[in-house]
Amino acid sequence: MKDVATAAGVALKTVSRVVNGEPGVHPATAERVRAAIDRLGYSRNESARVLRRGRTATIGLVIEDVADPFYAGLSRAVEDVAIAHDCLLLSGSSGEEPGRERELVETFCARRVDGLIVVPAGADHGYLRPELAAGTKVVFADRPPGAGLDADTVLADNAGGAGRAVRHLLGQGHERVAFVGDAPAIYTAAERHRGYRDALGDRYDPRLVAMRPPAEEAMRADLERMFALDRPPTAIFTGNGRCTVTALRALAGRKVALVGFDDFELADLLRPGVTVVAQDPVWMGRVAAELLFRRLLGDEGPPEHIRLPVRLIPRGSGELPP
Amino acid sequence: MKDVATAAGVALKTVSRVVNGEPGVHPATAERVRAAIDRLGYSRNESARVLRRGRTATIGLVIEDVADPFYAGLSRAVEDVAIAHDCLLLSGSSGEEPGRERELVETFCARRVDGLIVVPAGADHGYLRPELAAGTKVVFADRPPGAGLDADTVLADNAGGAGRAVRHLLGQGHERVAFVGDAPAIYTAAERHRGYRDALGDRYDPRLVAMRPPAEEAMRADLERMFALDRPPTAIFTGNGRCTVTALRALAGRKVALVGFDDFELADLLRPGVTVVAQDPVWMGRVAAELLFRRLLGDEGPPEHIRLPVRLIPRGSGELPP
DNA sequence: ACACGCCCTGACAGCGTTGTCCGCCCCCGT
DNA sequence: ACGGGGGCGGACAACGCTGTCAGGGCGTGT
Repeated sequence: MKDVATAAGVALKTVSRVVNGEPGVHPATAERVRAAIDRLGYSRNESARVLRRGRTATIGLVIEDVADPFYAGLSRAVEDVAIAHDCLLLSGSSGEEPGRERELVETFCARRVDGLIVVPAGADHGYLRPELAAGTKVVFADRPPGAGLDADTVLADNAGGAGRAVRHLLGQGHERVAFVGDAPAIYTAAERHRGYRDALGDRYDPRLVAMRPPAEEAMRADLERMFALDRPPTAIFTGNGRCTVTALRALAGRKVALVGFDDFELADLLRPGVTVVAQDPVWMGRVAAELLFRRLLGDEGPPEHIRLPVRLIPRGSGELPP
Repeated sequence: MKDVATAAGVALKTVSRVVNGEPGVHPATAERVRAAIDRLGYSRNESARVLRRGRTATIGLVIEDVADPFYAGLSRAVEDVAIAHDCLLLSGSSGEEPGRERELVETFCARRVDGLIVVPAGADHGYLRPELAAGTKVVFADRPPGAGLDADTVLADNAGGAGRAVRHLLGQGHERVAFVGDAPAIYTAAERHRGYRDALGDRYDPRLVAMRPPAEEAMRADLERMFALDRPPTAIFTGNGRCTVTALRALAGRKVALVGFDDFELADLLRPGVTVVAQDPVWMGRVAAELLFRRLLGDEGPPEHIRLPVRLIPRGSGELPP
């Protein structure tokens, strides 16, 4: 910038004014400055600007895995909202490891992101207190923060959606509905299991429940065990997109009704089409990001807890008779 | 940091030394400093550090759309390599708009990213020359930069893979193989078309070619037009994952052989399974990122042009007879 | 006991920008 | 012709950190 000033024969500050479109610069001077900028290929150093102004115009996003379609959609939505607010996005995948989540959050904070959107992997977010106290705004998406922290959250109606799925299957005459979900330590998995159990009432049978990270072999074994029971399941409710896909592979054509939580591409092209309880990752991302920017713009209201509805999409697999 | 120094009763510089693990600090002093840091919840301001040191430990990634599984996979791979080098990732989606691509690149450069990985949307990258001259390292992935810029590139064997797909279909006895690809302005679409044409030789018939952004209705019309020909196609080669999925919908069960470029989840669960020419987005991301970090670590060799092989995965749809 | 050297600590400048404040010049009104 | 005010341009400090260099205290060798 100093070079530009010299080249244009003006003071440093005048260049700064031109670059920032501040008023009070003679058009001819401004033109001369712009010419010098072009000639020298100058571009403002944002780091210095950030240091001086205190705002980074950057938000951080911590998700579980960008490669997962659900988080990819959420990611894109957050990015779009950020761009609309002239903000850049630093993102990182926690890979479901609490340590990694914390590292990412702390690194983002050290870079002084203006705000954070976090899909928690861990259950303890006490480490965030100093940051929150320092004014960093944080919105939790998809899962709430660990106990004791009352912060903005945007969640899907997990238990409600699970109940909806189970009642849909019961409505088709199924008496034995299994649940195949992710590890119970994961909030969404636990919530969906709760919704499942509540909807079943006294028809709930723990032998029809399998909860673990979705891997084909393990799931196949779980399913075999269930099908070997006296009264085997005639329908399955799967707890998330990955579980649904893994279950479809593990079932290998076995005739059984199925409703999955999470929509996924091609669900309509399979035969039968896969009935799902769909949540909208793009919507979730947008809502979380918009809430964050409201906070950044000064909204100091009490923490909000937004619950996004889900919807059942019948496509065939959930309408198979017992 | 000043506060920490005051609290610990030491000089600013000593705190700096402790924070950076520099030698030459008495253990007891270091301990006192660390205690003060904890007490005050201090975390180093990276912006100031960057300003002083000139390295941001951040790389930028410009892709077409994070929500596309191909780029999501690439994205995750780049992120993993970046993390391994203690770097953070700024990412943005160009949405196939050259203007947006340029904006993102320039914004990233203004933030002084150490390096960039770009999936070009535009055809002219002259605007990058000043940045390259300023020492920013850039690696192009998936598509090469516009003419006249010789830079590091990591591409898939697009034409080769397309030829492979077409020869596979010809080998099954098909004489009339259609091509349904994305807009010809997109490098990968053009290359795959080239591979398709070359493999067909004098069997090439422009009436069997449809190239445009994949949308179900338009594609259905294109296909209908082809099927209404005297000698309709008995096989289709689709130019990318999106085209494959759209074509599967548009075909609506019509019995025709199909090979798609790009693998996608559930391709094996459809009936028939979808034969694809698979490229590996994770591999591409990793290779591009590793090349970038080699450059950042001082490798000044001539630009590299890496071409990743693809592989044909037969699953049924490409083995249907004419 | 003295000088020398080592280990630790601290003062200071400067990275590139922006906010504040000051001063110049010119135009206008009286 | 002179004074005032507005429109421009410029000097300076500060943002938080790190690299350089200098200094102080203590142990060691002679």
